[in-house]
Amino acid sequence: MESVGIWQYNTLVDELTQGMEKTMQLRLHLWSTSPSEAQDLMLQKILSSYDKALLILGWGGSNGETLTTPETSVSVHGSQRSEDLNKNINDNQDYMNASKRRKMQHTWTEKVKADSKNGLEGPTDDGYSWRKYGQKYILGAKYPRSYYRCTYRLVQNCWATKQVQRSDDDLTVFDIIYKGKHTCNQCCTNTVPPPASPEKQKLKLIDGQNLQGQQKQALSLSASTEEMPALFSFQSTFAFHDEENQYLPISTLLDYKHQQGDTISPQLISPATSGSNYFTAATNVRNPNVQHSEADTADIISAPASTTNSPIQGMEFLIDPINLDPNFAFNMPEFFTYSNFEHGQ
DNA sequence: GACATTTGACCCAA
DNA sequence: TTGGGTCAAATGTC
Repeated sequence: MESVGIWQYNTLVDELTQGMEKTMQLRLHLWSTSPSEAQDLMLQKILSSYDKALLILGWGGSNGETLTTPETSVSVHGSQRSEDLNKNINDNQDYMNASKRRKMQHTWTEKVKADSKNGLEGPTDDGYSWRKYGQKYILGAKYPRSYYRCTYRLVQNCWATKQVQRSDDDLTVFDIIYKGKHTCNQCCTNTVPPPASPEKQKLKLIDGQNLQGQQKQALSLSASTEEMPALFSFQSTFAFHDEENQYLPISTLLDYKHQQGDTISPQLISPATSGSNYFTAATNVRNPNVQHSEADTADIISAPASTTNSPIQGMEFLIDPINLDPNFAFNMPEFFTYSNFEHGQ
């Protein structure tokens, strides 16, 4: 990236991003006019080209990475030698990009039950060091929302933040909205493992002792970037597996159930284990029109906070019930990337 | 003194 | 104009 100036680099990323957004808008618009397959295919290819270009630039493209990933923070802020020269520019850049950075931040939501130790004090430690920087009463909520940012924001330029809100219904449940990935090193020094981002999180245990009477419980995660809520969001659902006494990704659980001869509901196959949030499968587990497989998903808790914040609110893309081929490759990019549009609106 | 929390003010997108 | 998110000075804690 040395041959490309900071401004040129950012301008290039901006231009590509804008082009991508406009193309997506066009595609959305086209969908209201029943486009031909060829037209849609062409738009898919255009979007794919934009995405590849952003990836080549090391920006992360649709991976939903923030502008502060280790790779890009180096690129944006320049080398050590040029640091001083670029300081003023970077200050302005930081200021101007702050809003955009927040919008583009990778976001996911967790519902966490406070354990018996903490009681009503708050959710358990998630392994990261957070500094509270604000608290606010939100309209319609009984309890204030607390805002935390990474303690090492200034030292390591880590822009991860989280919002903690106590549930109105259950005092022991906290909705935690994580925004941005940690780029600090604290993950390597803490004994408690940090919360993995959804695309990496395969297993999540939350205080099993508090799940009495809830043999099948679920933790729902969702991730999105606000500017690209439909294409680049997904929900991964973790269900409590009573036979193994642990949480498993729904996909894993249903795989298991399928092997046991149980019915599989394809809507619930999550791409969470595909290793990338590039692929979208917004599974609306609460939709009454969707037939779920028995009790596996009956008690699923959904946390759609991030998607409701998106500019395209209420855009729930359902995967219609289909006869699932057990060998179908759900991790096929072509399937997940744009399939949601075919079921939207 | 260093660091964390509190809280009113401010900013900005819708 | 409003509400959510952030800032930053004041205050608290170790």
